[in-house]
Amino acid sequence: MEIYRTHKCDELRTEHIEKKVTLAGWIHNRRDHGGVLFLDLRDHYGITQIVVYEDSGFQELAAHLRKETVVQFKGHVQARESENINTNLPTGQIELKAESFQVLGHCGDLPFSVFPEEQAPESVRLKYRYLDLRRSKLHENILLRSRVIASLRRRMGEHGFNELQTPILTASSPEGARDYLVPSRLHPGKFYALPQAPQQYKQLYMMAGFDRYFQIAPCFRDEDARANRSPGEFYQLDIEMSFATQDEIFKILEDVLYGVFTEFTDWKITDTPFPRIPYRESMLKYGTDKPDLRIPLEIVDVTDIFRNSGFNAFKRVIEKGGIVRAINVPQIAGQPRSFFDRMLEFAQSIGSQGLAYLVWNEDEVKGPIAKVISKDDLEALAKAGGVKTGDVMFFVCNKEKEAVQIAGEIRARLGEELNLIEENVYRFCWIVDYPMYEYDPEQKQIIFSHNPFSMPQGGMEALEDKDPLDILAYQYDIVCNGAELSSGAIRNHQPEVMYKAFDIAGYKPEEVDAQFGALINAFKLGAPPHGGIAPGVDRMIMLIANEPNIREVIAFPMNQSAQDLMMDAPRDVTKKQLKELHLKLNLPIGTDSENKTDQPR
RNA sequence: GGGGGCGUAGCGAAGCUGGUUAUCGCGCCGGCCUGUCAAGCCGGAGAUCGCGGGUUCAAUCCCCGUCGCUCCCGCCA
Repeated sequence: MEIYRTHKCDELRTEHIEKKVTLAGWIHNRRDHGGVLFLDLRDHYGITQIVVYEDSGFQELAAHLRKETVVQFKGHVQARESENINTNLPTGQIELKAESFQVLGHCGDLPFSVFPEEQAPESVRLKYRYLDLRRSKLHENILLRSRVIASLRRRMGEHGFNELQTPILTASSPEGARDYLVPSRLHPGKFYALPQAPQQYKQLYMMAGFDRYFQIAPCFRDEDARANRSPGEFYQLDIEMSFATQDEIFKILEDVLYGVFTEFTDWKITDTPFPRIPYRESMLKYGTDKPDLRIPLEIVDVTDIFRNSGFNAFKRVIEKGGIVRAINVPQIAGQPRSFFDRMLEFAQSIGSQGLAYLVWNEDEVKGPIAKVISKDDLEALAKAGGVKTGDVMFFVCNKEKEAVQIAGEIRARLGEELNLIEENVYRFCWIVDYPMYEYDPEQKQIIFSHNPFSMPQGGMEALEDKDPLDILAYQYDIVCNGAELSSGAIRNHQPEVMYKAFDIAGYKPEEVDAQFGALINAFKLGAPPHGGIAPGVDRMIMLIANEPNIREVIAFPMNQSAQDLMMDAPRDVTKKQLKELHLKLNLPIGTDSENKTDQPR
């Protein structure tokens, strides 16, 4: 069989002039001047200009090659006149004088242009994803993804981690997200589940003595999508290590992340060690456990100042157990009224009654609530928030949980509105000391606030002696520019501590045995202390590629409703398939399915 | 499950306090053109204005419903 090409479309340079070569690729663009025809031939590697003259004998035919047709050209490389050099192309010094051509793949009507500048509806892009993936931006993103993953593998290897596989068909677990279930043919009525994460398996690798595990692990969760959350499946850099302290895990991940981000971007990156912010401090200062540290604003608590102030609206809320949080914004006293109106409107849209503020002008403090606040209180507020002349302080007063969240969202909004977000920088931080438990008012029950496998700080003694709501866990998150990259924990590897921890959350030992039997049994047969973390690979690449949507870094993503528009998944299966799996459908009314006749009437 | 935004030729847009033959650019088809590189110029085809209903003499435009996509809340490590 004859070879398809001698060179790739980014390879030819002046030293190839007068060589006979063969290129193959897609017709990217066409410029027909009548006497001379130019074709841009594109492949994965680049673009080379093909020139077709009248004396070629096939100029007419070549002029009608449609865009995106796959064509092979043979001919001699020739130099371009100096005025015809295209400095935008690496191959712009030369061109291929076509002497023969052959169509390798025809192209019909395109649903959208492959030119990157042309917009197209996302549903159409998803249906014809292979076309979309030809476009330079998405093509580059997927290549970046490949390089980032290769770099992660190399770096993990250098730290002594072994890449180990875990099963895809496993057992459903009661904690966490909704599972994707897979019916069993051999065991009627029983189901496998796709792993939400290889959590138990990676811990079991530690029981098995492998010491340091990692995997680029697929994770499956049947939850609704977001711009930064792909429905159905995503990938984690899943890590677990034995005999590790929290600080040792941090050091390794800081090294890997700092290295990868440095390798693939020019942006400034937080120096290691990354700042460690206790959960409670983060909730106070930033109103969230995933703070965007690019925004130079901090929240302070001013409940005590308002407790006895003349401002009755706040006073009443405080008497009922509410709190007041304040955000001081430097040097925006000159903002127009419309700005404050916009902020008020935003505050109301997220559930705040209002948005009080004080403006520190040269001579006096102004604002809707200025009159009812005493001079002493104003001074106390200024001190609490580090206020200088020209600053504006905003106030949120509400029940604690709401006030924290609203203040956090207002802080973020102020950052956007006032263009305060630091540019071209990755601000990393660790959030540490998560509470082990929280109170669930609905179930009227103490529940695990995060992963039930985390080790409580203080161990058994803390579980026995402390108020459960005061117990902290060796549980941590890593956050970058307001995006949660991952959470992790030092695990609870002692069976008696495990039973006790579950007991506080209302689980009997038998229930623990039934639901986490494999793990708890393993803990009884010689378990090393261990811990880990699992940063989201897709989110990491989103950050590196500076893409606002996770689908832009996934080759074949599903849409927001968890459908693959290209493959038409999910879709109906045959009655025969259902029968083999011992399944009968019981569909909601109005569902369109070929198998709806299976429904009982 | 709930809330917001969008939906006009294959694609991107304009139009609409209700009234014309629904406009423009890209692409597609045909033609002209020997140095372009998102080539240019001339011509042509291509639209049940997402779908259904209502108000009206008259609806792309107003109202109601519905479907699709998307962003957010709920949910989610």
